Amino acid sequence: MNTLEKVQKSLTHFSKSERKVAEVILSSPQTAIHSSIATLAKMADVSEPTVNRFCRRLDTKGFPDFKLHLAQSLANGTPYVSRHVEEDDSPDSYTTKIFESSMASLDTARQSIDTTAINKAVDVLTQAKKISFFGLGASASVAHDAQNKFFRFNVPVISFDDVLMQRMSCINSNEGDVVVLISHTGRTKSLIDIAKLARENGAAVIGITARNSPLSTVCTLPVTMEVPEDTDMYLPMASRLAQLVIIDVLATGFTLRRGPRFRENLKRVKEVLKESRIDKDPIL
Amino acid sequence: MNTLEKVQKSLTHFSKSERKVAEVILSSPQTAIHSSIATLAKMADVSEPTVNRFCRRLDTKGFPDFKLHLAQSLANGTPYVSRHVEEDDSPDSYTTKIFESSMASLDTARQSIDTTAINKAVDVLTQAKKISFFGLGASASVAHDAQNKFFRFNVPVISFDDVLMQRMSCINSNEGDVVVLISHTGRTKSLIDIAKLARENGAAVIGITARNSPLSTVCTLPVTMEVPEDTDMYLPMASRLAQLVIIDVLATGFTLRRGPRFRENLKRVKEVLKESRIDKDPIL
DNA sequence: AATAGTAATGTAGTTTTATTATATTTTTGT
DNA sequence: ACAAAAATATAATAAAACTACATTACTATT
Repeated sequence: MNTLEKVQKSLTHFSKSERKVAEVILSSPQTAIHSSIATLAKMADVSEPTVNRFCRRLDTKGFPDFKLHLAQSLANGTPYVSRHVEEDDSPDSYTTKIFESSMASLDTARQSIDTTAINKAVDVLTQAKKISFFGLGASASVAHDAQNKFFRFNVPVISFDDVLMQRMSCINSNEGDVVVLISHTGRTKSLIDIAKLARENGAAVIGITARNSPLSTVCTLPVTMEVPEDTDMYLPMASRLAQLVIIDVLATGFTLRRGPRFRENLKRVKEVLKESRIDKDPIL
Repeated sequence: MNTLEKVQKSLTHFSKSERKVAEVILSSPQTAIHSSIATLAKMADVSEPTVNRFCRRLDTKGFPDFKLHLAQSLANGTPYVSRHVEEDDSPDSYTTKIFESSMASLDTARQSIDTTAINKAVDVLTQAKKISFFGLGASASVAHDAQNKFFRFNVPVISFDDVLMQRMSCINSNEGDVVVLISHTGRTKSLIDIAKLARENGAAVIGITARNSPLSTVCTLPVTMEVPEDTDMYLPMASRLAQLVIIDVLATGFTLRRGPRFRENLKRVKEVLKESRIDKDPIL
């Protein structure tokens, strides 16, 4: 709970002098956080240790710590919290909500990611003879994006959003090939089949999917994460953002592993793209 | 401005030692606010007065005051700050950096968006006879994603990532059709041509692009935003995330405008998708 | 390349601030 | 009214922050 609210709510539980302190703080929290313990004590007409005890009673380490907590509760901007869009939200309101929910989801996703898996995936990718990215539905565009990115690395890379093409491609895969499967739920039947198919043909299978999902168990290397349920709009939103950022992370890991000379290459690719533009300017 | 952002932005203006202090704070602001000046100085491997000078340089009265400000900015808006990936970053470190940079970019994007334009775009989209999404390169996958989303709305929707197909499609467009063009820079020649072509044929042209870019000027309805330069990896990252979220916003606006009965439809689409899955579970 | 000047950083001492230990007062219950 | 307990204050101690000044590291100029 917010510290200021806590002071307010505990008002009755305080002793006489402590209440004096609370009153002073409530009447002007801004002053409180900028005062020393001595000043505050004088304002409340109590002794310094009383103020100190007051702070500890509110589960803080002492006066400076209490000020910190108080300062935070004064800056009462609810940080990125996932909020549902309501029927009568204004454009301004639902825009903000969707952006903030997206950010909040990325945050939870980040916290749930196993960087050891990331590192292994980068290992595998850097050594790949051929990389394929497969996804279906909303995840197909993530695969598409991944293809675009790795294509710049000058590695053989494929992406199909057609189930049959995906199957065919997997049947032709060999030892040294890497198949990256993208699925939010990790329950899409055909993708699970494809994972098995690829393994049977000796390819390494990286799965960007949910922890403990069926897909994650059939992959040779699952890169799992937890993404909060998509909002009440019946559309996939947060999940694919997190997937895209994972792709970014893998791509970045890839370039880091390849070293500085490799990045010169990328620069060249970027230069070439400039010619399709009206002016000097970065990426597409 | 938010103190944490300020630290980030002033990085270049700092002296060598002050930068060390800044890095320590940025890498773990939570630790910073709970440390004494001595501890922080030791962590940054500088002297205490250096930390003090650092604080004053950021327009605070001193170290305790700085901590207060920092605490507020942590509670307040942007806990995420864009940081560059370094050559020798660990997987854990670059993963965090990329996620946080992504979130920070979304935040700046959000702040720069004109919700009036969003609202108009939703207007136009809901009345469209046919919707086309076009992008090239990294923006192509955004277009692809948009198609997937609007397809569920049961509206005629197209997406091509081939320039010629895009042209042909525009030539055949009519009054009442809507063309959505996606480009981070807004300088891609062929997309600008396409915008003109579509207008000549009476279509409404929505441009998801940079403010004041050539593309934004030829659209009938530019939905512009500012996305901080992509990181020093020569790859498009933040920009397309913001574009995707804009798509989400437009899609959400669309369903809101269509009312509750329409959302029943979406639910049905979702139900159907379940059959392709191993178990009960949401979206792809 | 040497040197004066300037900026940056660190050392050590000083002041301020917070905390602890203990004494005093107030409250409460019998 | 008095003892016991709780609350509060005083004074001493410890911790933290700050200041003045010394040293070092740069920059530019000859």
